[in-house]
Amino acid sequence: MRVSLKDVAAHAGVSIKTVSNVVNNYQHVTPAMRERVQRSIDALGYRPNLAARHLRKGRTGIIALALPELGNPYFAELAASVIDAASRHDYIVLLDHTGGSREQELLVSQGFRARVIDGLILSPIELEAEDLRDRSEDVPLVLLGERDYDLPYDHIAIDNVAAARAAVRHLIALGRREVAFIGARRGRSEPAQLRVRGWREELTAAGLAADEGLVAATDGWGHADGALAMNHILDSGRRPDAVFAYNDPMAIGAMRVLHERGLRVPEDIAVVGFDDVIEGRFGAVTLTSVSPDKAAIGRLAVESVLARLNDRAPEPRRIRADHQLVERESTLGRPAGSARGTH
Amino acid sequence: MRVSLKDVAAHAGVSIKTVSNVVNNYQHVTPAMRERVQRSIDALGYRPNLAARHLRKGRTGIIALALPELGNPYFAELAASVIDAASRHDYIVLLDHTGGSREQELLVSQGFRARVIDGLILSPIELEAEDLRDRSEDVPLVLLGERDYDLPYDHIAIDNVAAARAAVRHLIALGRREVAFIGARRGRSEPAQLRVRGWREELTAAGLAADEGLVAATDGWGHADGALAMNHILDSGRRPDAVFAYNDPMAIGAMRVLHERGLRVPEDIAVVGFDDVIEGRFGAVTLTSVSPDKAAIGRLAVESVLARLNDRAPEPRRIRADHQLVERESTLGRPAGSARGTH
DNA sequence: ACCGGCATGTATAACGTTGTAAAACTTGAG
DNA sequence: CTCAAGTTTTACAACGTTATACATGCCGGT
Repeated sequence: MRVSLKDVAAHAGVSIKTVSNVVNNYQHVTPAMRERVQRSIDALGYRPNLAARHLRKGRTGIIALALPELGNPYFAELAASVIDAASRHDYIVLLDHTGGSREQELLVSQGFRARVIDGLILSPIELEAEDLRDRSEDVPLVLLGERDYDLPYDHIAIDNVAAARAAVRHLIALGRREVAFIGARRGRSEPAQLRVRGWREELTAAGLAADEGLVAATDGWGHADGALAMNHILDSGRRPDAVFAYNDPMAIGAMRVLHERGLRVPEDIAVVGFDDVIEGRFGAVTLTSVSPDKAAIGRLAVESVLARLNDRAPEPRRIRADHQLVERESTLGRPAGSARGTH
Repeated sequence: MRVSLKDVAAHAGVSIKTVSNVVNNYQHVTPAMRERVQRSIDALGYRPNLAARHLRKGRTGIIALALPELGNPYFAELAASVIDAASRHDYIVLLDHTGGSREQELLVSQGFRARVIDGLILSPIELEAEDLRDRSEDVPLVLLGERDYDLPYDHIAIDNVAAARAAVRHLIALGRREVAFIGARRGRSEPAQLRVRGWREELTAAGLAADEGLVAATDGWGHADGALAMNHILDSGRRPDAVFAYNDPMAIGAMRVLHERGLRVPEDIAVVGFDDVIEGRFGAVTLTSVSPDKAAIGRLAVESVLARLNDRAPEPRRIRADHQLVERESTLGRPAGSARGTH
């Protein structure tokens, strides 16, 4: 049988509220009383019932994190960082995956299945601004990731355009002239918008052609999609000397195809990915990648949600997390030159 | 403002309990009444308050899943499968990661969030049988993974010994004679026990030496640990013709080291992993691996917890999930012979 | 007509906690 | 000694839900 405040109160010969005061470290309790009540608490092994507390306070102590998929290690690591950040604030994380489908994202943003959560962190892929505009829920929402909406919600992301430009700039500096982009997803929405824009801007700034024929649309964003896109580009007769992929799994899928077709990385084609996933550091050719500060993103997301929950909520803000380009073997050296080195 | 049963009742002109009956699909409600109430529910956008329901029923509708780490894609995929299975039963999953440390695993198993969850699925790494033996919590616990305790809890896993034997048998059939094992973790506990045993048994059965000098202990179970272990073996002057790794990331880490040292896979050294992670299908050399039925494991875990929750709990059972060996390039062909092919 | 039985709906009391307001104590000044 | 002011403790009412027990309405069989 579970013991409640009532039991402890009876045991200590005081009122329920006094016990509650002790449990909650209420200011005005005499040391003697505190001592006495604490003794009863220990004797009976009392533990507060969170459900009752939540009901009373209107808070559950749970925030939801909705990600496209866990299979992608970037999201897995991000989830880990959110869980850690939340637990530092005594919050618990409920994890959901949307598969990146608009329906699921809509469902989640509209408040899930039950009224369980105090706040929501969502990383949308296909969701449109209009879907969020008439959101009726009153639980705070914080957005993550590359999609950039002009909406009154906090949004935490790295500077995707700048990051993409840095990646392309790096390729250009290596003497690459035809840079393909893999992963501008098909469909009405354009998740990869910002990274494509960075690609385009940097090429243009360097006086090179931003050849839209070198942008390969995909259906998903996994290894297989990257492989498909790479095959598509090569089958079309194009022979770029560099590839910039929307994320690491796609870059790795593309590298596999290059390997199968006897093209060398980086000698024939240099490759840059995005997200700096651990996997990229252990392939036969290690992968140059844009590395977002995942720990910071998780921390900032949790802090934003909690701030908004506690009404210390300023204007909706766009918060920038740091990123850096990590250079590895897949972009080592100039085209057709020879390259050596390790990660 | 949040809407409660009371608001709906007022709107529909019925009692609170009637609304509750509709929400809970209580048997004896006339279709007309159900229709009318449902209309009010929709109109007001009512959603049940979990805290109140929990307080009343003593159930939360939440189960916790505690995994060593999310970064490992095997666990990420497993988590996805548990989440899906749970949602089919209207259950929500709370995700925790233990880092595989005994303290964290102990903490989780002792139910530090006991008051929030109805059940717990735990995949232990370092936890000892004695840690679980005097577990006082009354929330149902289901164990996952390779550790095999003789305790009154449901345990869901593939047949690790048989799977390991199949992997080693495959290597032997290819003419390999010196098979190293990577990943028998250091410390008092022995997480890799079963897989090492399978390795040992199969070698012995084939009349080969199960040379313990070819077993490389590691501190962790990631890419870097696999690389370290591989380096350790080669530095010791040994030159096995095959490697069986505790999991895919370690196998991939090992392959990276082989690549750096100019050893060819599979010509010089064949490699087999465990878990069949997506990453293994896209390296320069695709990875042969033992593939556990992750979907089944997730489903069975959820069903076991819920069964025990609903008192339909038979004797604690050991439940076997399926597995199969998926052969890819890393074990293609006989030693020093030539190999070609694709995944 | 009446009554037992069943299907349907309702009022009320929990579940365990905390906020509010008021009661019961202290304390110190006059 | 008394009383005001402050400190400590208490009683009680929520929070939103479901279980219980009861009230109603309806049916068919006497």
